[in-house]
Amino acid sequence: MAAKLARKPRSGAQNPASWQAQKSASTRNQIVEAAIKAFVSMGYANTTTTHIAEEAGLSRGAMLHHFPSKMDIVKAAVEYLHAKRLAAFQRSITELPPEADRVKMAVEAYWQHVQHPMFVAFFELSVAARTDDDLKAILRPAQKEFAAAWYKMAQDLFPEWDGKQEAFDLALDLSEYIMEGIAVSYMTHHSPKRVDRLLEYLEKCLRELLNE
Amino acid sequence: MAAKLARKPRSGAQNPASWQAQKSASTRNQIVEAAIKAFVSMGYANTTTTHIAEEAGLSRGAMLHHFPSKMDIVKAAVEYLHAKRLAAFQRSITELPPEADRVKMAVEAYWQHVQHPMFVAFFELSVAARTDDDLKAILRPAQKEFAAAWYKMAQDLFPEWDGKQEAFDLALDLSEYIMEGIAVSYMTHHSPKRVDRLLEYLEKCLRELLNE
DNA sequence: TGCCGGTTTCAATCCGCTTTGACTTTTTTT
DNA sequence: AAAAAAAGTCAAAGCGGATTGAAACCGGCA
Repeated sequence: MAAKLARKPRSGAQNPASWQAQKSASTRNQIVEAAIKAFVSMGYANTTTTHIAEEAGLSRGAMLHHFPSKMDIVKAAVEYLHAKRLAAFQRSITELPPEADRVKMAVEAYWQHVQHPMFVAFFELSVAARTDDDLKAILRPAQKEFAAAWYKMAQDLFPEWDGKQEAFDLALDLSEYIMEGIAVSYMTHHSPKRVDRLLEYLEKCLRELLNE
Repeated sequence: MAAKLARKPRSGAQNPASWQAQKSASTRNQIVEAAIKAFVSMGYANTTTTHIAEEAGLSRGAMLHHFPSKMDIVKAAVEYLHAKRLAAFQRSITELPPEADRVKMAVEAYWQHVQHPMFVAFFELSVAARTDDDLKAILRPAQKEFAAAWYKMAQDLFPEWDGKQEAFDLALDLSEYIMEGIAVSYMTHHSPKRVDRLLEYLEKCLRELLNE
């Protein structure tokens, strides 16, 4: 991510104003990524601005210049996560060959997704938001938007379910809750149960729902 | 200490030592319940000893007499939760009439369970434990024990699945992850999707797994 | 080419607030 | 009167946020 473009005046090759803006944006990105990393590694509640600054390789004062308060960092992190999650999903789906076993692929893609650190970060924020109204106000819109985009993506991926709204919704809910339930269980209790068998079973259910 | 318990047969009918012990136990209970309530209402991370003391109706100093440190309260709370959850489960299952639709009842019982504040409290602790080794050390044994007891309870409730280990495990995993996935979703995103339909579908799956 | 005014970036320090747990005092019980 | 329980007090530590001042960088000008 934007590898260190510190001090490179470069005799006039660059647009003057945009160079600083670019560096600033790069720094902001570093900060946001450091924050997300901290959420994953030490939990949202234990993440201090000092930690984030250290992780980002900045001084606290420098960071406070880019983000006046902690909540500003969180807000940026939420937007960043939101964009990245959506993009990752889109990618893993649009890359599928049209003749692929889309049920299997979709299940695998989702499974990969909920195992990704970004999902852990979002989960940390979600849990914290339950008892933090400020955070909730930031997170809710992003969640809603994500859910809507996800739904639309699923519709595009499985156009043949177009006339079966009920079965489609059920299949989506089923997938979502099973996946997230396992993922959460993995994160917290860390009980690696018979996941493969369960995912296979989910696939079977989805196919049945499709063919009914 | 106080090697000699000079037994003074007081005119009162009460055992002298046990009375204080009883009062002390009652106070400890109040504190633990206040702590759990606080975990639910403001989250584990935001729960301070001051909050707990206020909720319990004690002074902080008084509380610190019963539990020297915060972790001691947490430890007691975990044990309390563990015992209560198991007991509640046991009750809701042993109360079933033998000719009842046990699949339906079991699903409903679990659904009730994951909606209970006690599950929320345990969830809060679980999430916090992911990034808190002290808490993890306290919570893990209780979780393991709970899982084992739950499994045994399910075996007793469905003896006819005795010879179908694989299907039985799959059914249990499926139930657990779906339920907890929905419950977590309820807590965090608060998206009351088509839960009833999903639970009905889960029932259908369980019956199929049974009859295969 | 090389120096200058203004702006952006960053480091260090300080302040106010909260939480914690040890310590001290008061009240109750036996 | 003695012991236990409860209540009150307090200092240390950690947090977030503000301030101050320095360093680096830009375009411009000789």
